[in-house]
Amino acid sequence: MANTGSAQTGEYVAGLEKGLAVIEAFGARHPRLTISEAARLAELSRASARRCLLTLQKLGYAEYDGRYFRLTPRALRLGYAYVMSTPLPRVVQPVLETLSERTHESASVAILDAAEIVFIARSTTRRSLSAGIAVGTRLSAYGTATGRVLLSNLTDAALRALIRETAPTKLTPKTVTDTPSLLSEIRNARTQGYAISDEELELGLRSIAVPIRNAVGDMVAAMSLSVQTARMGRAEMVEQLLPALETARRMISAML
Amino acid sequence: MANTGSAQTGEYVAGLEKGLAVIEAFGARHPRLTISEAARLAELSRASARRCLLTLQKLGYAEYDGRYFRLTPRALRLGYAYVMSTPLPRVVQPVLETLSERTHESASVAILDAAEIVFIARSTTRRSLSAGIAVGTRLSAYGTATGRVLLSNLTDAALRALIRETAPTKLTPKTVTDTPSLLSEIRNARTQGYAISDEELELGLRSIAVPIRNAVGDMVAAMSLSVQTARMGRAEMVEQLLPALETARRMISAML
DNA sequence: ATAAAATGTTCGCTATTCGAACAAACGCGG
DNA sequence: CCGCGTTTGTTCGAATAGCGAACATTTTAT
Repeated sequence: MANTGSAQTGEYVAGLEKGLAVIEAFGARHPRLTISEAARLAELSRASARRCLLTLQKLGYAEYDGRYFRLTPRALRLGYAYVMSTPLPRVVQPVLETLSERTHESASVAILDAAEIVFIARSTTRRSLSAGIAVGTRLSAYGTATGRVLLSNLTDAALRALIRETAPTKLTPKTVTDTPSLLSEIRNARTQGYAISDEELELGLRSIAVPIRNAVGDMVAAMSLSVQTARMGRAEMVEQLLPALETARRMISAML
Repeated sequence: MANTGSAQTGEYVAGLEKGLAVIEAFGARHPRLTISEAARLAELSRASARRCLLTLQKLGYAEYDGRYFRLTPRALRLGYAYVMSTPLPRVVQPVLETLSERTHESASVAILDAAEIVFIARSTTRRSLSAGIAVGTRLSAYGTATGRVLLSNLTDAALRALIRETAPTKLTPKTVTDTPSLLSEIRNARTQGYAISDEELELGLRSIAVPIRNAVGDMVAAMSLSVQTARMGRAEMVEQLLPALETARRMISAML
């Protein structure tokens, strides 16, 4: 088989690549997979997919009922190997709770993974909008305040490539999707230090986000507050919520 | 190399096993790893560990600074392949928020992974104890109410084996660690449908948990409320919080 | 500065993993 | 219900990916 991953022979494990592709084939649309389905989604031969699935089953990451494979909770260890190796979720959680309680709005922290943001911590109050967003939820970066902040950390060249690959579509009639406007929004985030998404993700939802930086100044996450548009205007949100976010992010940066 | 995982040849991918062992070697104690450290923790040769780490780097799951490897946010996809393939976190989050707000206590849902519980959803109020527990946090099952509920789903034989392997130690002076007492607590959870941990995980912390079952009656998670011992006695907790938990778990079961 | 220990890298060899071919199961039309 | 085509799952001879012992390099200790 062709050596797909390394310029030099002997520095790559093709079976690992295939197995990880099979794991990633599982998801909301595919909570369970047959051998053929896994092969198709992971772009492997059925024989390869079968060996990977049987290996995952032997190791306890998947279970098999004779036809379908499902991932088991042990698979959480793989994702949480990352989470556990960074202090961020534990550090930010209490700060988010304070922030959410004080502002009476939903507070979140997310990181960038390719063209998506992934929520790693969240706090809501009873009156605030949960919107079914839980830790682990992924959203396209381009339509969210958080995503724009995170994307502002990329070079323009990387941004252009990502936008091209993503081919943004309108999530609401207000979603900005054309490249020059998106680049402009992201550049604004870069210069003013915060970003806003105004009903671009969901009608009635307005968000503001700021970057979270570590001790050496690298952006490691973004933190946001979200409000219902009926409760707060855009200017008010900047005036009232941005200071709270900046206080919170200073607390967090001090702990990283 | 010995075929370690399958009775028949040709049904196992040793490289996948090794790569997953390397991923799991990362964690709170090991946020970054050298080739030798990864080899030692994953019980592999340095050459094997090196190939796995380079493969993870090529695929975007890890980064390398010339000496140390670190996992990247892409590794989250592996854990969330499981989370995304089960609706539980999204379903329970709003219910937990209501439960937490109504009872003024911390509410959590966790699942069992071997001898540990993993928190998959959580809600706290300002007045409640956060205790640094975020989604993804793992605790030994034996010392927690949630763990006892989840363990009650195992057979006595499986329980004995697990307790033997775990070799429970006292987390506080009140932690139950001897096997007959532990088995008794877990059997109580089985018969009465709830479990309590009374300052066994942490002095000053008292918890009560109930099982969450799916439509066919299989236990899929456990949900708990935690209080400060100064605020509520054990009997009061059963009287006041158990009904709220049972209402919440019926709501959840109706959605699964 | 030197030696020992630890860590990282190489490459000949062989056992693992490949996928084409075959076997088994399923679905559909008559 | 049967036959045929399609889809899915399994096998095994062959090719090569991945192995680890040996070596190279770096780090640590004296």
